[in-house]
Amino acid sequence: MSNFEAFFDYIQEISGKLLSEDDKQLLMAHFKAKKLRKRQYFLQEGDVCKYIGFIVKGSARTFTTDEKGHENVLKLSVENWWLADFESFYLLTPSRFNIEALENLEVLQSTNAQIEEFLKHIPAFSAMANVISQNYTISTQKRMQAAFSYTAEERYQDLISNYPHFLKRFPQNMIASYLGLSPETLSRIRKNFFK
Amino acid sequence: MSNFEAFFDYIQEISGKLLSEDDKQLLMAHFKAKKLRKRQYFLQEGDVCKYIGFIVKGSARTFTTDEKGHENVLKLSVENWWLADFESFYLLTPSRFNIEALENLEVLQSTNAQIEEFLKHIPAFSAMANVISQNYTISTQKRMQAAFSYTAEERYQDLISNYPHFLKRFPQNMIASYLGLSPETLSRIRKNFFK
DNA sequence: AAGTACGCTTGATTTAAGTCAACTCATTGT
DNA sequence: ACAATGAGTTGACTTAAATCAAGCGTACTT
Repeated sequence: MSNFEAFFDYIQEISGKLLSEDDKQLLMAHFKAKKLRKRQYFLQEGDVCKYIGFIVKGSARTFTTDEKGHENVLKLSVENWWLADFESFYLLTPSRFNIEALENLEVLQSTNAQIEEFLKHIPAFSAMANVISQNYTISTQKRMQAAFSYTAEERYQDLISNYPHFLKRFPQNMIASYLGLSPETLSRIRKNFFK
Repeated sequence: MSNFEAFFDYIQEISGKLLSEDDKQLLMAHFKAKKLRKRQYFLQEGDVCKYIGFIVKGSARTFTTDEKGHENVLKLSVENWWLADFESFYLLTPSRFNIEALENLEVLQSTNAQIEEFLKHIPAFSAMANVISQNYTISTQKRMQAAFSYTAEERYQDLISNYPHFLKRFPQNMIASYLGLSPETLSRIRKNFFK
């Protein structure tokens, strides 16, 4: 299963620990491959986020809609990232978010109860969880700062230097929304920028 | 040590596990009480965040300054919260943040290396860390959403409903900065709001 | 191949929030 | 006690970004 190979490599690389054959068997037994076509939803607003998904291939966006129907992209995700609304996933409350495939998407997914088991029994998995949690803490700290203290143009520059591949991969209006901008404003920023 | 009693209670309550006498001894041996007077700094921009602090009494703000000398409050913290720049604390890089006491402050502090030991040897402590990490993930997810998709007034209302005690406790210009607003704008929002 | 829808750009206008400035009131310090 | 500092308010003005609107080009669809 080449799907799982990539997944195992990821866990071992992030955690700095090796997975035993038993570990791998356990993971394979309880992570299910799931394919979504472009535009399909991994999670819909109002549903409980029962699954967490690891992206093997493809990309997705996490977004909300306000009362005016205006969409707001909070996260753009690609290979080797996790998909979930963590609030809903941990607390089993209805989600306020939608997660939609932006390209054909292959994920490996599992449930909260299963994740608890992995954390308990697979050292590499729980080491990975700690590292991810650290990274997440760091990156949200940065993103919060950017959101509040940077101008639109600075946020765009920030994106270019941190995630240059996003520019190729996602339509400009998604990028705009991710940066908290209207598509028109991003278009103008780019116009000024390339001079 | 009444300081430690409150700390132990907190750990046990959050984690849902009990601390043994040995656990308590270990914690007491390696968390050091530290007092800061109002306006003193727990962490200064450019320094490495060597300590993580648990607030026993008092309050603090985490902020950055931009090139124009404009201060930007990212976090307001009170009793039973943790103080640190996690990026700097985990990676030992110079911090971009300042953490300043807003009231006389009593913290229990420890180092990264010691925290690793606690996580390894004190089940209640590592359970607590997991819960905190979950809560943090959830709350930053919410805060990101608020930052991008709420208006200034909605963010203020949100603060009122989530942290009503902040209004009593922190000066209005700190609240304004925390919400990403100028003090004037917050003043006007409040004026409209009370009608 | 034609038609439609959608993404991107550009221009004109509006709006929310920031900035600058003056004033009041409360707190602090000597 | 009195000056001084600083927080909060209010008003006038500016600015950054949103909104509204029109037009262009590309790519799905049938």
